[in-house]
Amino acid sequence: MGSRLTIRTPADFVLARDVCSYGYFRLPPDQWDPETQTLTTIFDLDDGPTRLVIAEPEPGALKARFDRSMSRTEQNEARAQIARMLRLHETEADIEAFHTIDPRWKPGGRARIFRSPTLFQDIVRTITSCNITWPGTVSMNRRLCQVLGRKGAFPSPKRLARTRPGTLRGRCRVGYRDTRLIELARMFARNEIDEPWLEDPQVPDTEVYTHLLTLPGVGPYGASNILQLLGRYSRLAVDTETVRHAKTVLGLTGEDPQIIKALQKHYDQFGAHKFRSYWLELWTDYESREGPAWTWKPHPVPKQ
DNA sequence: GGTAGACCTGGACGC
DNA sequence: GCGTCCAGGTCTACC
Repeated sequence: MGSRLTIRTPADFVLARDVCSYGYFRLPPDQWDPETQTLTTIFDLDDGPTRLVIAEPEPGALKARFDRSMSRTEQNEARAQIARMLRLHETEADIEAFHTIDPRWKPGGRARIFRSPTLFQDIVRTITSCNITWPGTVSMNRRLCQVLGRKGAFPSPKRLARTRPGTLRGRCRVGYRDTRLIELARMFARNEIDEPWLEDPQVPDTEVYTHLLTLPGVGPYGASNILQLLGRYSRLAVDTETVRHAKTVLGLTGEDPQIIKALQKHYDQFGAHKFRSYWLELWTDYESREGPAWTWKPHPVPKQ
């Protein structure tokens, strides 16, 4: 008999909307089931990996069902990871502040952007989304979980830190990212990444951004994206999709550097929330073409 | 400070 | 089936 947890959520929280708000909800080991409207994932906890299913049978509370029993310590660990993924710490006041500056999202209640259960996983996912198309990102993350993760969980920093570059390159197909991912994992394994400092609201975003740029495999796009994953929305993560959005949706014209300048100016009106405004615009554009994200089927698993 | 080219994978395309 | 081309950010060398 596995453990079950009940997790209270802020009044404005909606599982389907708030999970299916960023591409990571489709990256292994995470999987959204559009039929049952549940999120399945695998956590690698102190006493080993566990598969869990998160459902929202009624507003205001989530039910998490695990495939094994867990100690009280592990239950607390799992609660913290679920809260991180779903950004449950963002209060109604936080959301209201965003909706005041950008009222377009108030009627639908959108604001929370899905992320990973750990910062390490968020950074690896960011690095594996750089310089590659989305199917490649999905493939790399699937292989990382299959090859290195315990029972399909996302690999821990310790496990990745002691992996050989040849294994990462040959079996996980991460290419030139191999040594950068291993070095990053070593930094986490040696506790050289000061997460409380990165999340401290007293620390300015620019300082955190400058620090993130020093991490292996992290450049301007990656650092900006990790900032938003840390809950700091004051900077745009500009990639080719951003430029495409600027041209096709916002109607900006000119050479790419000019477009990016105009884009930054356009989103200045949203101040500390500019990434959220940008991202929800982009996401809404995807949904206008593909349908609501909570109806999207999981990516098919390719035959080996 | 700005720029060019290498780094890899996987998909599209032509033969 | 094979070869070629291209897209995608980061990093380093060079000016």
